[in-house]
Formats: sequence, C-alpha cells, structure tokens
Amino acid sequence: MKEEEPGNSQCPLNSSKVLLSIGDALEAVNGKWRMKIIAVLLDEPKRFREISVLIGQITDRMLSIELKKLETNLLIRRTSIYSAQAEYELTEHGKSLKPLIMELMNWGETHRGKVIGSLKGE
Amino acid sequence: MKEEEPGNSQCPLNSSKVLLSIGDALEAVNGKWRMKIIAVLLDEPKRFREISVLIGQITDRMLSIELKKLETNLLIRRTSIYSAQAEYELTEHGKSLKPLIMELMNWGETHRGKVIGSLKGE
DNA sequence: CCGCATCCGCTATGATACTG
DNA sequence: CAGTATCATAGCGGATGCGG
Repeated sequence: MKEEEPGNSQCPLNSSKVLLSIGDALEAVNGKWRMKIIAVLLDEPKRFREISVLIGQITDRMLSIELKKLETNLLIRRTSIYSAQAEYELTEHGKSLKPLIMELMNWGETHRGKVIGSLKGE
Repeated sequence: MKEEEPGNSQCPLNSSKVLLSIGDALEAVNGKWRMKIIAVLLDEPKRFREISVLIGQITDRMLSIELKKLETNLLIRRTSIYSAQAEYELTEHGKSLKPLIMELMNWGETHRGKVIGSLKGE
C-alpha cells in the first residue's frame, strides 16, 4: 500500500510523494523574489511602488513578472481601481504561506549567524 | 527607532531585517534541487547514486554541483571512504532545516490540490 | 506615478560523453 | 560508483526607455 521500504516507516521523507510536494511548492515560490514579495504583502495590501521600495533592489521588470506569476498561482490578487492605481493583496491561499515564511526567516537568521559570517566575513 | 509605520507593530514583516533573513535563507537553499536533496538526506546518510535515484530526474552534473554548494554552506558533510565510495549526511545545521522542509511539503500538497490542478489539468 | 517592452549579458539547468 | 568536461539553451535579471 505504501511504496517506501520498511525500516523507514515513521519518517518517509524520501517517498516520491514528498518530493513531488516539494517540487510543487518550489514551482510556486522559487526564485529570488517571490518569497520576499509575499513577505511584504503579509500584513496588508500594497501598491506596486510600495512593494518595489520595500524590497529595495528589485527592478520594475522583475516585480511585474513575479507579480503575474504569483497571480497565476492564485497567491495574490490584483485590484485595479483605475489605471495607475493598482493594489496587490494576498489571497487566503497566499496567506497560508505565512508559517513557511516565518520558518524561512528564522532559519535564515540562524544561518547568517552560523555560516554566512564565516563564508564572507573571512 | 524603528522604520516601520505604527499600526503594524506586532507584525513587522516588511522590515529590512526580515527581508535580509529571507535573502540569506534563499541563498542557501534556492534552486530546483537543494531542498529535495536535503529532504532525501533527512532520515539517514546516503551515497551519491542513492540520492540520484531517489530524486529521479536530476543529472549527475547538477547533483555534483548542488552537493558542493550544500557542503560550502555547511549543510551537509561528505565522507569519502575511498574513491567511488562517498557518503553524504546532513550536519546538525542541515538537520535544522527539517521544519522548513515539512512546511514546504505540507504547503506544496495543499497547493497542488488547490491550484495546480486547475492550472494544468484544465 | 504605474507598469510594460526591448535589448542584452549571465546563470542555472540539461544532454551527453568521458575519466578514475 | 562517483564524479568531471563540454556544449547548448531557457530563463533570470539589469538597464533603459516608452505609453497610459
């Protein structure tokens, strides 16, 4: 009924189902920017320029592209009052990424303390 | 003292510190393969070919490259008994990614149910 | 101010064959 | 088995300028 070998029953982390789920998740949120975009949208809806400024180094081009991809994946919703006045907000599905973002953030902080310093600082 | 506006004090998710942490984390685990590699190593050490087979579509080249990057980031350790007999295992730091992987996996599963079906299946 | 289009270099990923 | 070398390509990402 299950395809994993025995001896690993309580932690079937290498099952193909798990790898598939990870692949699906990565497809939606991978790349340099999407997680950051979602992070800045977590608290409240924002306009294009606001997102751009908060993230800082992203170009309009990339922000535009990434917002579209996030929209396609139903993670954000775009509300256009009129042209030159659009607002982006997370959908409920997008908000469900919050635990993941928190984990990413916590881990990133630890990682910087443990590793990045000794990689770049020396 | 802080640069966020008020009204958002309990959830400063757009602070530059948070974005920085996310960036650091992404630097270590981004790309199509690293999360999957870590996932298959979570339960026990494995050999090169085992990892390759478990992940399935990865080429030797990519696996080699990604393993090196993970080693550089101190997430895995390579033990070479003799040539043509190497073993890879997660460091403690690498194991600390487990909660993140679990979140990623859970979210990916939900995401497939909610979105990917309607994106590709139709 | 909002967002998209074009040009272009760079990086990530892949296919394949080869070495120890 | 455990990689490395070579070649090819798609997409990422930056610079810049345009149109609403």
